[in-house]
Amino acid sequence: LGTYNMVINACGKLGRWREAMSVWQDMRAAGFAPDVTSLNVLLAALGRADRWDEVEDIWREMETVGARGNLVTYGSLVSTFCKASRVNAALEVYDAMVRLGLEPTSMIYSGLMALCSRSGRHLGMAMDLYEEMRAGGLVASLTTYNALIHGLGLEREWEEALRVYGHMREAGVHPDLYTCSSLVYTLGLAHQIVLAIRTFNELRQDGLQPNLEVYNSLLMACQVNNEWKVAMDYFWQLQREGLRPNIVTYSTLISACTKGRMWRVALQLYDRMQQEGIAPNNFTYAALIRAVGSAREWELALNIWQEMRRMGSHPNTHVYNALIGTLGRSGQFELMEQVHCQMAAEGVTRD
RNA sequence: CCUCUCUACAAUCGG
Repeated sequence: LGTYNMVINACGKLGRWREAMSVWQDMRAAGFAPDVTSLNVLLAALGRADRWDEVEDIWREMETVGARGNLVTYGSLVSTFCKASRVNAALEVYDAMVRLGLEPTSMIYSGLMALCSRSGRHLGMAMDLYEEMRAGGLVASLTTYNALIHGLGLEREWEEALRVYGHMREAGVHPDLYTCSSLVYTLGLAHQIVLAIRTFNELRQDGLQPNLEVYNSLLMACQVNNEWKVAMDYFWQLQREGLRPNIVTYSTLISACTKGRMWRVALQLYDRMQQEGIAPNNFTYAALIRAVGSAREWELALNIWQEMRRMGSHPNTHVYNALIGTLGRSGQFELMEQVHCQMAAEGVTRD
């Protein structure tokens, strides 16, 4: 039996999951009943090879025949289902292990919480797991804290996010750049721009040198809060610090120009990015058309649309929605109809 | 003899 297990394990380590499976079959054919370790090495082999369906089949079979694994088995199953984003399967495994009276390890909690915090639907579950884990005296990892903060941010749960951040610091876990951008982003989305900027400054004083993602999150926060001027200040600042703006930076800034009707600034940014050799994409064009459209500059919007097509870009739904919205708002209904036809001709659908 | 996971940046709309 030990020999079979070793062979399956060796196959798994080499990524030979088919061989691992066939050794498993041989073993049963030869009259050896697989033990928990056999199961674990097989699951590890399949998980490592991303054979998610096979792992799920084995899990279903375990359930139907009432087979029970140990902590290693359940940890392996959870980590595979997390990698596969199979929330339901992962939670079933968790339930099964709790039913058996096994205490989940912090690795199992971390995987589940990161998985659940990726979708608003399961965020409540992530927070339940978080409380349960804390109650059990376990400390979450840095990446788990970050995932929770980000997940809460997407759902505009900024107070909860700050609470988790507080726990993190109490536990002596040091924030990194992911923590910083998630917090800034979270606070920005929740219209807490003052807190977002304060957090950004505090973390910098703690010695975290912001990278472009952090600055882009900050620009996003400014954009959401109609602070185009503040956004521009940070745009200069990040360059003084030696960072090079990318397409996300420019697209976000152009969006920030929409609400203040700063369409000239938006156009300048558009020119500047091209001078720097950054090719605009549909995000950029949609933002630019909205920026000029907000000032009823419908002719400019049309020019931009024509220019992008001349340059070989394929406008998508967002670009067309921005353009059609601009024309409609400007009372250009005939043009709107024409653009609409062109959109249909290009096979782009509304919505 | 066996699992070692997981995290951050841009698109609704209007006055």
